[in-house]
Amino acid sequence: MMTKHFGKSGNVSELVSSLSWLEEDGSSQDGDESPEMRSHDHGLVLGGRIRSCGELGSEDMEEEEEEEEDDEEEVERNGENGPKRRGPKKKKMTKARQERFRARRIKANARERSRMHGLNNALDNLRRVMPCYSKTQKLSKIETLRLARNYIWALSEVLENGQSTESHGFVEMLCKGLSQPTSNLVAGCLQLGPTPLILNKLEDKCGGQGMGDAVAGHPLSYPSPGLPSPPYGSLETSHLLHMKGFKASVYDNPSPNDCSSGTPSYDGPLTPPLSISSNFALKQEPSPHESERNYTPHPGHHAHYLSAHHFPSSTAGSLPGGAQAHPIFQASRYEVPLDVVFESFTPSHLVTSQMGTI
DNA sequence: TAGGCCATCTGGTCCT
DNA sequence: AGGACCAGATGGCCTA
Repeated sequence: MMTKHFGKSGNVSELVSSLSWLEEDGSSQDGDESPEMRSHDHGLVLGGRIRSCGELGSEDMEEEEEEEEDDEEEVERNGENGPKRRGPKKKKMTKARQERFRARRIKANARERSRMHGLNNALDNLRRVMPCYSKTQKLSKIETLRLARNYIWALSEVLENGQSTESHGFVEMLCKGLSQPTSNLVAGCLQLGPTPLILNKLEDKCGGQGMGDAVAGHPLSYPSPGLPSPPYGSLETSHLLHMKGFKASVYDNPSPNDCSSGTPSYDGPLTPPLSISSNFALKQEPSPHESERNYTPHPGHHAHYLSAHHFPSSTAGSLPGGAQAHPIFQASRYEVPLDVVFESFTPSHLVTSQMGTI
Protein backbone atom coordinates (compact mmCIF):
# COMPACT_ATOMS: atom_id res chain seq x y z
CA MET A 1 0.00 0.00 0.00
CA MET A 2 2.87 2.27 0.57
CA THR A 3 3.63 2.16 -3.09
CA LYS A 4 0.14 3.24 -3.82
CA HIS A 5 0.99 6.87 -3.89
CA PHE A 6 4.69 7.00 -3.50
CA GLY A 7 5.13 5.10 -6.67
CA LYS A 8 4.50 8.24 -8.58
CA SER A 9 5.97 10.73 -6.24
CA GLY A 10 9.50 9.66 -6.85
CA ASN A 11 10.74 11.69 -3.92
CA VAL A 12 13.01 9.54 -1.82
CA SER A 13 13.37 11.94 1.03
CA GLU A 14 9.64 12.26 1.34
CA LEU A 15 9.30 8.54 1.25
CA VAL A 16 11.92 8.06 3.92
CA SER A 17 10.52 10.69 6.17
CA SER A 18 7.05 9.34 5.85
CA LEU A 19 8.20 5.85 6.61
CA SER A 20 8.64 6.99 10.14
CA TRP A 21 4.95 6.36 10.54
CA LEU A 22 5.70 2.69 10.26
CA GLU A 23 7.59 2.83 13.46
CA GLU A 24 4.44 3.66 15.27
CA ASP A 25 1.37 1.68 15.95
CA GLY A 26 0.00 0.84 12.57
CA SER A 27 -3.46 -0.04 13.76
CA SER A 28 -6.10 1.42 11.56
CA GLN A 29 -9.21 1.76 13.56
CA ASP A 30 -11.56 4.59 13.17
CA GLY A 31 -9.69 7.73 13.87
CA ASP A 32 -6.42 5.99 13.45
CA GLU A 33 -4.49 6.32 10.31
CA SER A 34 -2.70 3.83 8.22
CA PRO A 35 0.88 4.56 7.30
CA GLU A 36 -0.31 5.46 3.89
CA MET A 37 -2.85 7.83 5.25
CA ARG A 38 -0.35 9.35 7.53
CA SER A 39 2.01 9.98 4.71
CA HIS A 40 -0.68 12.14 3.28
CA ASP A 41 -1.15 13.91 6.48
CA HIS A 42 2.43 14.90 6.40
CA GLY A 43 1.49 16.91 3.44
CA LEU A 44 3.91 15.11 1.22
CA VAL A 45 1.88 13.24 -1.26
CA LEU A 46 -1.65 14.24 -1.76
CA GLY A 47 -4.21 12.33 -3.70
CA GLY A 48 -1.64 10.23 -5.41
CA ARG A 49 0.48 13.15 -6.45
CA ILE A 50 2.69 15.72 -4.94
CA ARG A 51 0.90 18.93 -4.41
CA SER A 52 2.89 22.05 -4.45
CA CYS A 53 2.06 24.59 -1.86
CA GLY A 54 0.89 26.76 -4.67
CA GLU A 55 -1.96 24.40 -5.23
CA LEU A 56 -2.96 24.96 -1.69
CA GLY A 57 -3.42 28.63 -2.24
CA SER A 58 -0.05 30.28 -2.32
CA GLU A 59 3.63 29.54 -2.61
CA ASP A 60 5.79 29.19 0.40
CA MET A 61 7.08 32.68 0.46
CA GLU A 62 8.69 35.08 2.78
CA GLU A 63 6.81 38.02 4.14
CA GLU A 64 8.85 40.58 2.24
CA GLU A 65 8.10 38.90 -1.04
CA GLU A 66 4.41 39.05 -0.54
CA GLU A 67 3.85 42.60 -1.71
CA GLU A 68 5.36 41.78 -5.05
CA GLU A 69 3.45 38.60 -5.38
CA ASP A 70 0.23 40.32 -4.51
CA ASP A 71 0.70 42.88 -7.22
CA GLU A 72 1.19 40.19 -9.75
CA GLU A 73 -1.77 38.38 -8.43
CA GLU A 74 -3.86 41.49 -8.76
CA VAL A 75 -2.98 41.77 -12.41
CA GLU A 76 -3.82 38.17 -12.91
CA ARG A 77 -7.12 38.56 -11.15
CA ASN A 78 -8.19 41.55 -13.14
CA GLY A 79 -6.66 40.80 -16.46
CA GLU A 80 -4.99 43.43 -18.57
CA ASN A 81 -7.86 45.87 -18.79
CA GLY A 82 -10.54 43.97 -17.05
CA PRO A 83 -12.63 45.42 -14.30
CA LYS A 84 -11.36 45.17 -10.82
CA ARG A 85 -12.62 42.06 -9.22
CA ARG A 86 -14.72 42.70 -6.22
CA GLY A 87 -14.77 40.83 -3.04
CA PRO A 88 -12.22 40.30 -0.41
CA LYS A 89 -8.70 40.25 -1.58
CA LYS A 90 -7.07 36.93 -1.23
CA LYS A 91 -5.31 36.83 2.06
CA LYS A 92 -1.63 36.56 2.10
CA MET A 93 -0.37 33.11 2.73
CA THR A 94 2.29 33.54 5.27
CA LYS A 95 4.20 30.61 6.58
CA ALA A 96 2.17 30.63 9.72
CA ARG A 97 -1.02 30.70 7.72
CA GLN A 98 0.21 27.89 5.60
CA GLU A 99 0.95 25.82 8.63
CA ARG A 100 -2.46 26.48 10.04
CA PHE A 101 -4.01 25.64 6.73
CA ARG A 102 -2.02 22.48 6.52
CA ALA A 103 -2.95 21.47 10.04
CA ARG A 104 -6.57 22.16 9.34
CA ARG A 105 -6.39 20.17 6.15
CA ILE A 106 -4.79 17.25 7.94
CA LYS A 107 -7.50 17.27 10.55
CA ALA A 108 -10.17 17.53 7.92
CA ASN A 109 -8.68 14.62 6.05
CA ALA A 110 -8.68 12.52 9.18
CA ARG A 111 -12.28 13.41 9.87
CA GLU A 112 -13.25 12.62 6.34
CA ARG A 113 -11.56 9.25 6.51
CA SER A 114 -13.28 8.54 9.77
CA ARG A 115 -16.57 9.61 8.34
CA MET A 116 -16.15 7.38 5.34
CA HIS A 117 -15.12 4.49 7.56
CA GLY A 118 -18.29 5.01 9.52
CA LEU A 119 -20.23 5.00 6.33
CA ASN A 120 -18.56 1.80 5.27
CA ASN A 121 -19.26 0.23 8.63
CA ALA A 122 -22.87 1.11 8.23
CA LEU A 123 -22.81 -0.46 4.82
CA ASP A 124 -21.29 -3.59 6.30
CA ASN A 125 -24.05 -3.71 8.85
CA LEU A 126 -26.50 -3.38 6.04
CA ARG A 127 -24.83 -6.21 4.19
CA ARG A 128 -25.26 -8.42 7.21
CA VAL A 129 -28.98 -8.08 7.25
CA MET A 130 -29.27 -8.67 3.55
CA PRO A 131 -30.54 -12.00 2.35
CA CYS A 132 -27.07 -12.82 1.23
CA TYR A 133 -24.04 -12.15 3.27
CA SER A 134 -20.50 -13.31 3.04
CA LYS A 135 -17.42 -11.92 4.58
CA THR A 136 -15.31 -13.22 1.79
CA GLN A 137 -17.32 -11.89 -1.06
CA LYS A 138 -18.95 -8.65 -0.32
CA LEU A 139 -21.58 -6.99 -2.36
CA SER A 140 -20.43 -3.74 -3.78
CA LYS A 141 -21.78 -0.59 -2.24
CA ILE A 142 -24.19 0.13 -4.98
CA GLU A 143 -25.41 -3.43 -5.14
CA THR A 144 -25.86 -3.50 -1.39
CA LEU A 145 -28.08 -0.48 -1.60
CA ARG A 146 -30.02 -1.91 -4.50
CA LEU A 147 -30.54 -5.19 -2.76
CA ALA A 148 -31.58 -3.39 0.40
CA ARG A 149 -34.12 -1.42 -1.52
CA ASN A 150 -35.46 -4.58 -3.10
CA TYR A 151 -35.51 -6.38 0.21
CA ILE A 152 -37.56 -3.67 1.84
CA TRP A 153 -39.80 -3.57 -1.13
CA ALA A 154 -40.32 -7.32 -1.14
CA LEU A 155 -40.95 -7.48 2.58
CA SER A 156 -43.44 -4.69 2.28
CA GLU A 157 -45.28 -6.74 -0.25
CA VAL A 158 -45.27 -9.63 2.13
CA LEU A 159 -46.82 -7.53 4.84
CA GLU A 160 -49.24 -5.56 2.78
CA ASN A 161 -50.42 -8.01 0.20
CA GLY A 162 -49.77 -11.28 1.86
CA GLN A 163 -47.25 -12.10 -0.77
CA SER A 164 -45.64 -15.35 0.05
CA THR A 165 -41.96 -15.49 0.60
CA GLU A 166 -42.15 -18.78 -1.13
CA SER A 167 -43.22 -17.22 -4.31
CA HIS A 168 -41.19 -16.80 -7.36
CA GLY A 169 -42.09 -13.16 -7.40
CA PHE A 170 -40.53 -12.53 -4.05
CA VAL A 171 -37.19 -13.58 -5.32
CA GLU A 172 -37.69 -11.72 -8.51
CA MET A 173 -38.25 -8.59 -6.54
CA LEU A 174 -35.06 -9.20 -4.66
CA CYS A 175 -33.11 -9.44 -7.85
CA LYS A 176 -34.78 -6.63 -9.65
CA GLY A 177 -32.37 -4.06 -10.96
CA LEU A 178 -29.37 -5.87 -9.64
CA SER A 179 -26.47 -6.48 -11.91
CA GLN A 180 -26.33 -9.83 -13.52
CA PRO A 181 -23.49 -11.06 -11.34
CA THR A 182 -25.24 -9.97 -8.21
CA SER A 183 -28.46 -11.54 -9.35
CA ASN A 184 -26.56 -14.70 -9.90
CA LEU A 185 -25.09 -14.48 -6.46
CA VAL A 186 -28.40 -13.91 -4.83
CA ALA A 187 -29.98 -16.62 -6.85
CA GLY A 188 -27.20 -19.00 -6.10
CA CYS A 189 -27.34 -18.16 -2.47
CA LEU A 190 -31.00 -18.76 -2.25
CA GLN A 191 -31.10 -21.64 -4.63
CA LEU A 192 -33.33 -24.15 -2.97
CA GLY A 193 -35.25 -26.05 -5.49
CA PRO A 194 -33.66 -26.54 -8.85
CA THR A 195 -36.39 -27.81 -11.05
CA PRO A 196 -38.91 -25.80 -12.96
CA LEU A 197 -41.39 -28.37 -11.85
CA ILE A 198 -41.01 -27.21 -8.33
CA LEU A 199 -41.29 -23.69 -9.45
CA ASN A 200 -44.52 -24.38 -11.15
CA LYS A 201 -45.84 -26.08 -8.10
CA LEU A 202 -44.91 -23.08 -6.12
CA GLU A 203 -46.73 -20.81 -8.44
CA ASP A 204 -49.77 -22.98 -8.08
CA LYS A 205 -49.37 -23.01 -4.38
CA CYS A 206 -49.32 -19.28 -4.25
CA GLY A 207 -52.35 -19.07 -6.38
CA GLY A 208 -50.61 -16.89 -8.86
CA GLN A 209 -51.20 -13.89 -6.74
CA GLY A 210 -49.01 -11.11 -5.68
CA MET A 211 -46.02 -9.63 -7.29
CA GLY A 212 -44.98 -12.82 -8.88
CA ASP A 213 -47.57 -12.26 -11.48
CA ALA A 214 -46.35 -8.88 -12.28
CA VAL A 215 -43.14 -10.25 -13.50
CA ALA A 216 -44.30 -13.56 -14.71
CA GLY A 217 -43.06 -14.76 -18.00
CA HIS A 218 -40.02 -16.44 -19.32
CA PRO A 219 -37.47 -15.32 -19.81
CA LEU A 220 -37.91 -12.58 -17.34
CA SER A 221 -36.89 -9.16 -18.27
CA TYR A 222 -36.94 -6.21 -16.03
CA PRO A 223 -36.98 -2.74 -17.27
CA SER A 224 -34.77 -0.82 -14.99
CA PRO A 225 -35.38 2.86 -15.26
CA GLY A 226 -32.53 4.81 -13.93
CA LEU A 227 -30.14 1.97 -14.07
CA PRO A 228 -27.11 2.52 -16.18
CA SER A 229 -27.18 -0.23 -18.69
CA PRO A 230 -27.17 -3.94 -19.01
CA PRO A 231 -26.38 -6.18 -17.35
CA TYR A 232 -28.43 -4.24 -14.87
CA GLY A 233 -32.07 -4.97 -14.91
CA SER A 234 -32.30 -8.21 -16.71
CA LEU A 235 -32.78 -11.58 -15.28
CA GLU A 236 -33.65 -14.87 -16.71
CA THR A 237 -35.67 -17.51 -15.07
CA SER A 238 -32.75 -19.81 -14.92
CA HIS A 239 -30.91 -17.29 -12.81
CA LEU A 240 -33.47 -17.28 -10.15
CA LEU A 241 -33.52 -19.28 -7.08
CA HIS A 242 -36.48 -21.42 -6.59
CA MET A 243 -38.08 -20.83 -3.34
CA LYS A 244 -39.42 -23.80 -1.60
CA GLY A 245 -42.23 -23.88 0.77
CA PHE A 246 -41.39 -22.76 4.21
CA LYS A 247 -42.73 -20.41 6.71
CA ALA A 248 -40.46 -18.06 8.48
CA SER A 249 -42.40 -18.45 11.60
CA VAL A 250 -39.81 -19.09 14.20
CA TYR A 251 -37.53 -16.30 14.89
CA ASP A 252 -35.26 -16.85 17.75
CA ASN A 253 -33.23 -13.78 17.87
CA PRO A 254 -29.62 -14.53 18.46
CA SER A 255 -27.26 -12.29 20.16
CA PRO A 256 -26.13 -9.49 17.97
CA ASN A 257 -22.68 -10.90 18.18
CA ASP A 258 -23.78 -13.71 16.01
CA CYS A 259 -23.49 -11.56 13.03
CA SER A 260 -20.72 -9.30 13.95
CA SER A 261 -17.72 -11.35 14.72
CA GLY A 262 -14.73 -9.13 14.61
CA THR A 263 -16.71 -6.18 13.49
CA PRO A 264 -17.91 -3.08 15.18
CA SER A 265 -20.98 -3.46 17.26
CA TYR A 266 -24.28 -2.80 15.72
CA ASP A 267 -26.90 -1.13 17.79
CA GLY A 268 -29.99 -2.20 16.01
CA PRO A 269 -31.38 -5.68 15.75
CA LEU A 270 -29.44 -7.62 13.25
CA THR A 271 -32.15 -10.00 12.44
CA PRO A 272 -34.76 -8.84 10.05
CA PRO A 273 -38.30 -9.86 10.71
CA LEU A 274 -38.19 -12.16 7.81
CA SER A 275 -35.41 -13.71 5.93
CA ILE A 276 -36.15 -15.84 2.99
CA SER A 277 -32.63 -16.97 2.70
CA SER A 278 -32.08 -18.30 6.09
CA ASN A 279 -34.45 -21.10 6.35
CA PHE A 280 -32.29 -23.95 5.45
CA ALA A 281 -29.27 -25.33 7.05
CA LEU A 282 -26.27 -26.23 5.04
CA LYS A 283 -25.33 -29.60 6.27
CA GLN A 284 -23.47 -30.82 3.30
CA GLU A 285 -19.86 -31.61 3.34
CA PRO A 286 -18.13 -28.54 2.16
CA SER A 287 -16.92 -28.84 -1.34
CA PRO A 288 -13.29 -28.25 -2.13
CA HIS A 289 -14.36 -25.05 -3.77
CA GLU A 290 -15.99 -23.86 -0.67
CA SER A 291 -13.03 -24.83 1.40
CA GLU A 292 -10.77 -22.94 -0.87
CA ARG A 293 -12.91 -19.92 -0.56
CA ASN A 294 -12.92 -20.21 3.17
CA TYR A 295 -16.60 -20.49 3.14
CA THR A 296 -18.17 -20.99 6.49
CA PRO A 297 -21.83 -21.12 7.27
CA HIS A 298 -22.99 -17.96 8.84
CA PRO A 299 -23.81 -18.53 12.46
CA GLY A 300 -26.79 -16.30 12.42
CA HIS A 301 -29.88 -16.17 10.38
CA HIS A 302 -28.33 -14.99 7.22
CA ALA A 303 -27.51 -17.15 4.34
CA HIS A 304 -24.29 -16.72 2.53
CA TYR A 305 -24.05 -15.97 -1.03
CA LEU A 306 -21.54 -17.64 -3.13
CA SER A 307 -20.38 -16.90 -6.54
CA ALA A 308 -22.14 -19.17 -8.89
CA HIS A 309 -18.95 -20.79 -9.97
CA HIS A 310 -18.38 -21.97 -6.45
CA PHE A 311 -21.25 -24.30 -6.62
CA PRO A 312 -20.36 -27.89 -7.16
CA SER A 313 -21.45 -29.13 -10.50
CA SER A 314 -23.01 -32.16 -8.94
CA THR A 315 -25.94 -30.20 -7.75
CA ALA A 316 -28.84 -29.34 -9.86
CA GLY A 317 -29.91 -25.90 -10.89
CA SER A 318 -27.92 -24.19 -13.53
CA LEU A 319 -26.71 -20.71 -13.27
CA PRO A 320 -25.56 -18.59 -16.10
CA GLY A 321 -22.10 -19.13 -17.32
CA GLY A 322 -22.35 -22.84 -16.85
CA ALA A 323 -22.21 -22.54 -13.12
CA GLN A 324 -24.26 -24.82 -11.04
CA ALA A 325 -26.42 -23.71 -8.25
CA HIS A 326 -26.08 -25.33 -4.96
CA PRO A 327 -28.64 -25.41 -2.24
CA ILE A 328 -27.49 -23.43 0.68
CA PHE A 329 -28.87 -24.32 3.98
CA GLN A 330 -28.74 -22.36 7.09
CA ALA A 331 -28.83 -23.72 10.55
CA SER A 332 -31.74 -24.05 12.85
CA ARG A 333 -33.47 -20.83 12.37
CA TYR A 334 -36.92 -21.46 11.18
CA GLU A 335 -39.51 -24.09 11.22
CA VAL A 336 -39.61 -25.64 7.85
CA PRO A 337 -41.94 -28.28 6.68
CA LEU A 338 -39.63 -31.12 6.11
CA ASP A 339 -41.77 -32.64 3.46
CA VAL A 340 -41.25 -29.57 1.42
CA VAL A 341 -37.57 -29.74 1.95
CA PHE A 342 -37.31 -33.35 1.06
CA GLU A 343 -39.37 -32.69 -1.93
CA SER A 344 -36.60 -30.58 -3.28
CA PHE A 345 -33.50 -32.44 -2.45
CA THR A 346 -32.16 -35.83 -2.20
CA PRO A 347 -31.70 -37.01 1.35
CA SER A 348 -27.97 -36.70 0.95
CA HIS A 349 -28.42 -33.00 0.81
CA LEU A 350 -30.17 -32.86 4.06
CA VAL A 351 -29.43 -33.33 7.64
CA THR A 352 -32.06 -32.11 9.94
CA SER A 353 -30.73 -30.76 13.11
CA GLN A 354 -33.95 -30.60 14.97
CA MET A 355 -37.35 -32.07 14.62
CA GLY A 356 -39.20 -29.98 12.13
CA THR A 357 -36.59 -27.39 12.10
CA ILE A 358 -33.63 -27.11 9.90
C1' DT B 1 -5.88 -3.58 -21.20
C1' DA B 2 -10.33 -1.58 -20.14
C1' DG B 3 -13.67 -1.15 -16.80
C1' DG B 4 -15.52 -1.54 -12.15
C1' DC B 5 -14.83 -0.65 -7.52
C1' DC B 6 -12.64 1.45 -3.91
C1' DA B 7 -9.99 4.66 -0.63
C1' DT B 8 -8.31 8.96 -0.16
C1' DC B 9 -7.51 13.89 -0.73
C1' DT B 10 -9.42 18.17 -1.67
C1' DG B 11 -12.15 22.42 -1.94
C1' DG B 12 -16.70 24.16 -1.60
C1' DT B 13 -20.93 24.83 0.98
C1' DC B 14 -23.80 24.87 4.88
C1' DC B 15 -24.51 24.90 9.70
C1' DT B 16 -23.52 25.65 14.65
C1' DA C 1 -13.76 29.23 13.25
C1' DG C 2 -14.49 24.67 12.82
C1' DG C 3 -17.10 20.51 11.77
C1' DA C 4 -20.18 17.82 8.67
C1' DC C 5 -21.33 16.78 4.27
C1' DC C 6 -20.68 16.50 -0.53
C1' DA C 7 -18.83 15.79 -5.15
C1' DG C 8 -14.84 15.75 -8.16
C1' DA C 9 -10.30 14.02 -9.02
C1' DT C 10 -6.87 10.62 -8.71
C1' DG C 11 -4.63 6.33 -8.51
C1' DG C 12 -4.47 1.37 -6.90
C1' DC C 13 -6.35 -3.23 -7.20
C1' DC C 14 -8.83 -6.77 -9.40
C1' DT C 15 -11.05 -9.23 -13.07
C1' DA C 16 -12.79 -10.42 -17.61
